[in-house]
Amino acid sequence: METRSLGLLLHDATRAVRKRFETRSASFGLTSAQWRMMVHVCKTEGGAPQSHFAELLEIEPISVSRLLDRMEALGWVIRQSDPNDRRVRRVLPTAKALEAHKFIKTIADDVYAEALAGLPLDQRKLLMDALVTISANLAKAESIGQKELS
Amino acid sequence: METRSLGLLLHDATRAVRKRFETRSASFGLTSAQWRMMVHVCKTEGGAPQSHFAELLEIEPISVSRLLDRMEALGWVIRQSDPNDRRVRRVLPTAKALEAHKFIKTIADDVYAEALAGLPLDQRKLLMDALVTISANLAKAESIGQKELS
DNA sequence: CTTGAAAGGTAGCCATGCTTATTATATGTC
DNA sequence: GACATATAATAAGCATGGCTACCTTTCAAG
Repeated sequence: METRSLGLLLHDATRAVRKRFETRSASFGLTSAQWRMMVHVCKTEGGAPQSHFAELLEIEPISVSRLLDRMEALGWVIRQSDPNDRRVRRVLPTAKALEAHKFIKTIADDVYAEALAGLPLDQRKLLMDALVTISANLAKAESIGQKELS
Repeated sequence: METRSLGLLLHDATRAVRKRFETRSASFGLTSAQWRMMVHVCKTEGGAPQSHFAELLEIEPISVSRLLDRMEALGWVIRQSDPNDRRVRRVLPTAKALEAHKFIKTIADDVYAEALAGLPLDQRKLLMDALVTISANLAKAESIGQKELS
């Protein structure tokens, strides 16, 4: 009996969480990428440059730019130029975003509770730790590969 | 101290595995979606209709169609019409694909070993089981939501 | 002060995968 | 046999996110 590979299991579980979240939050019309962005934008008082969110979300600056284009068009964020550094466009949540944020957090917690149903607390902790280990192991492996090029 | 949420941890670990695989298999020029497809195509003797792979990969038929467009252009698969059912286009691996398949499997195993380094066997099993549980829990939750519409 | 590197942001192009809609073929029911 | 239904594949259009290339602005070294 062949077990499904780690890659497929991760892929499936991630997609299931994303899909479930999008179903539950359909009334807000948010995608999961927009939701991840919104969580960070709502946390930063006074706004932050787009590059800040690229680091937090670990995606490329251009992806942040495009994501914020759509979110600005949908009224979730505003972008204003920074008087101290004219390269920067500071990102701020709208009132609509701050309002929705409370509900979205509740939905996210619900989805995680649904996902982890039947798993004892100690196994939940082992799962989270294992996921962190995987990310760390592979990040290290990738960075070593970088060094070999020099 | 706030722990990162389950959704983010899954998202990160999945992306790390995908990225690492694409780095390691760069010489083949395969994306991880193409690799998943190729594994299944190489397993099916005598070929199979595209719809078969849509079920296996749990993606929409249209996504299979586009994916195979690119893989056919790159010489990984061929599609031939089925004499028994003229709606069907049977998908077959090329010799190049069968050859690469052996190496790709080794790379995948390597990546999984890298990812799970430092995790004892019992924790690996708990991780895999937990991922299956998550997918199953959320699939059940989604299907219940469907029923409520009737 | 000038010059060159670094940083913030964007444009074009591509891969993946979704939703909705369309075409062609098969198949079951009357 | 005729018609409704189901199935296989594709098309159009969108969101996400990657890569390379580019422009503007800042900042540090000389």
